Amino acid sequence: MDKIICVTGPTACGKTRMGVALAKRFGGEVVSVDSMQIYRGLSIASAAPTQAEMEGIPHHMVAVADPREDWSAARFTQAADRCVQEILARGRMPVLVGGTGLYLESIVAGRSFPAGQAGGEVRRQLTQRLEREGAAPLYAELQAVDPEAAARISPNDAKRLLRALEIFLETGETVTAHARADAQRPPKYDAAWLGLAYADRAHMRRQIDLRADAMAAAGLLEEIRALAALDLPPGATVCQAIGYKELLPVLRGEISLEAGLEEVKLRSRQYAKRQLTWLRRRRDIHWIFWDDVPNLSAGLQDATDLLTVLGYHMTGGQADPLSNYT
RNA sequence: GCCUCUGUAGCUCAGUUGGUAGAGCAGCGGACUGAAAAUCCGCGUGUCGUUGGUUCGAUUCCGACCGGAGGCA
Repeated sequence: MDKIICVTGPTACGKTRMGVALAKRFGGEVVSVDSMQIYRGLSIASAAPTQAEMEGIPHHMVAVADPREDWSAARFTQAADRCVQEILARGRMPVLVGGTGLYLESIVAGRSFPAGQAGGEVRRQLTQRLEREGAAPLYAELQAVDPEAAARISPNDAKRLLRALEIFLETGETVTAHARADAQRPPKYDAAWLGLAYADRAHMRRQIDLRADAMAAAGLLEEIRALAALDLPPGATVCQAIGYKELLPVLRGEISLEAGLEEVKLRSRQYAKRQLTWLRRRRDIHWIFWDDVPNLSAGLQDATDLLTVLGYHMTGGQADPLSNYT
């Protein structure tokens, strides 16, 4: 099984820098695993690595999609896995860096997402039925067909309710059965998971706030203005990005930029909390906790020690003095 | 100075015709297998401004005081 490295954690915890540093030490290339960094024109809001931050390390899956497109977990996993395979073929180490837990897990597990084409007929009909009849009859169907899924999914969770029914209607197999089969299959890669986080929530909050201010200084509002001018299809995935939906009212003159930024900070905080909830259930993540602010040199040392123990080999890491990082 | 309104959960407020109180937001926890920066679920004891009085019993009624808003001089 091929070894790969995964660097994850909530937003604004130093993943980008850690990823580059590890890629340098272990002869790697970075694969961004982030549902928003793939879109062009969203680099400030999604905190995508800049040319300077990449430090010459090849990065994949960053700004490769048109913002008018809608990507999915399935499509992302497929494309990202192709990058991983290519990196391995070059004899290099894939370093997966990102905070989208579902995507990261799916790549490592080699997950196959069941069923049909995006925007398929079945989905369309289900959506229509939901609008007309409400969730109750659809939920009753799910209960009949896949009681386990129904027990897990709230009737109010329209996305999951629809998807569960869609999978069954298109494949004849329930989500539950599919997920179970998936879980029994061994993972595709031998991944070393590194999680970066703050020991204290207050410190995380401060870094999130600081970064939002930095984004604003870097031209966040202009970036969103340009995106909004693109005439995005209604419900486009980029519109879900933190930064976009919060700053739209600013562009319309409804609220001040300060108020919009406060909203960005709030939503980022809540997002970070959800990321932590997702990540915490994985027992195989090696966490590195920051006392106050990210301390890359110390963290890199910990990470390197750990990876060495796990059988990862440095390649020219000696030519990469720690003094470059603080 | 006088009059009116107001002071209830971190914030905005509801409420109790007198039997010690509840929503939204925030916060915290959780779920998550083709929208995932999305979606959904769970968790509400707080000197009901302070202090006297009436009452079996007051956050609720009355008085005084303190803070806030407005009005009249």
